[in-house]
Amino acid sequence: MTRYSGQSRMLVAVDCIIFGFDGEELKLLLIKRGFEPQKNKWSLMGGFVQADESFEAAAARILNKLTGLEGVYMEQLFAFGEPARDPVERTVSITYFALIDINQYKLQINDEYHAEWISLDKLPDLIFDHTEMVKMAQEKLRYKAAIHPILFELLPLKFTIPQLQLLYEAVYDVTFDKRNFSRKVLSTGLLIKQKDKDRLSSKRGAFYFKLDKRKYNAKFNAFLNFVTDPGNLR
Amino acid sequence: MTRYSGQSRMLVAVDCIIFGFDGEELKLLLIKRGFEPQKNKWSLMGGFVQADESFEAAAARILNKLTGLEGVYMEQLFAFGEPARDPVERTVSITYFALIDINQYKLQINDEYHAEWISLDKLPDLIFDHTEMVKMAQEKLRYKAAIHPILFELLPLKFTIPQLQLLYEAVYDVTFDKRNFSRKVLSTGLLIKQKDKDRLSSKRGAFYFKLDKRKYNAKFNAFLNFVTDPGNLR
DNA sequence: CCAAAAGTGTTGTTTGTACACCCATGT
DNA sequence: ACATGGGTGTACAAACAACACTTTTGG
Repeated sequence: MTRYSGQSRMLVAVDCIIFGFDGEELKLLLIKRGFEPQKNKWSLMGGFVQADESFEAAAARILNKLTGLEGVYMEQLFAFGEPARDPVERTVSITYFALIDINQYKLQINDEYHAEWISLDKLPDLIFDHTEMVKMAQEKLRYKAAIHPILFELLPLKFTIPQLQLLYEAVYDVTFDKRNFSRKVLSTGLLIKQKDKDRLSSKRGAFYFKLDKRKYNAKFNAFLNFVTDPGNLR
Repeated sequence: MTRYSGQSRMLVAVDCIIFGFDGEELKLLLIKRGFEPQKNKWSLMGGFVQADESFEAAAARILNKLTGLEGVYMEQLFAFGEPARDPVERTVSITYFALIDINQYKLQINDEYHAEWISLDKLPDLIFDHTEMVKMAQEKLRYKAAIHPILFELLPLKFTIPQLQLLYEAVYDVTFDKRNFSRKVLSTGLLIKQKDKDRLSSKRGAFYFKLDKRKYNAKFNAFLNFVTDPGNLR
């Protein structure tokens, strides 16, 4: 037996929802689509999965082509497959969302794709079902970040607690009491205080912290006790 | 433009991880694969996505073909796409997990597929990457059920609190204190006490409860402790 | 010396956990 | 009358939320 007979085959694409945080707002890295249909419309960065390529490899390749980055946090979001989602021909899209430190990719915008960081509050219309993808990614980010310490992926290696708080406030569009916030974050034991301070955003300066990678990996599934015990209903 | 050129097209399948609960154990509905390769090996129920069919429609069709049921709780789990996951030719699998009331499909096992309910503790080897799919589904079920009241989908319309507790204990493989469990469950306000009792499993009999559908829907996405959502009913 | 952001402590409230007894009924 | 599972109450511990003042330093 060499093939399954009588079945239709489809194109499979990967699209990347790429988040960044500039210290004030959550942003998405979008491109201007380079080919028809919908050429020059805003779009997620994407590409077709090659014959011999896994989804993860395709997603990493596509992200790397745009940003030059490797080892970025990525996670499969959802498979979109409405028959008519791409008007040209049936194309399935496996979406991945990525969290990157915006400082690692800020200026060297790849001219080939006319990429830009665009605030989530001011999203333009996107092609096809990409707006839906973004919306789902944002929901998943909120959902997941409430339980797992993934937002650190959006920050530089060294960051301050006020920066971290601004990030959480941007993600959830709320404000937190700084005393409670810092106590809660420090109580996880995931942060290692540095000797130096960030002196840019205040006169007094705020101490830098680094993630404790070991505890990060160990605690990934039990961060802020947002899921307490498995028997926790409600 | 009628097609994208120079790209490879792939088969797209849907595989269903179907959970049921018999009052004691969590079970999966598995079939014996009816065609080569791996004919007669244990497998998830699956099928190819048709040219004109969405993933959800395909999943519902496949589940219905096996069980005859409609309106079942289903949720996309993950897209599996390793290039060699199916040795015949490249096939992408979009997996769905389903939660069904086992009593609605207990005896009328569809002979065509040689389906059986098999305890998760005694899983046989499955074809291809289906074991990995099951493992991921079980993790997701635990994860999600800790936050959302989805396990009710595994119970009949009327159920008792001891039954519900047995279900949670089976899902998480732990035991709970019945006093704390019942207080916690009742405090959600999701349960409506019925006038009649289940008299099968004890002499005294246990009151039946029904889900309050309205609150269920309202609360489904209101998750916990982080952003104290004003709309979050307690 | 003062504006602006960092940092820290206490208290009351809520939620969670551990634990023991009485109840209703079929046999 | 007793064995079996159903149902409830209480007390202690942990987590959370609300809230105000002092510190540092660049201008």
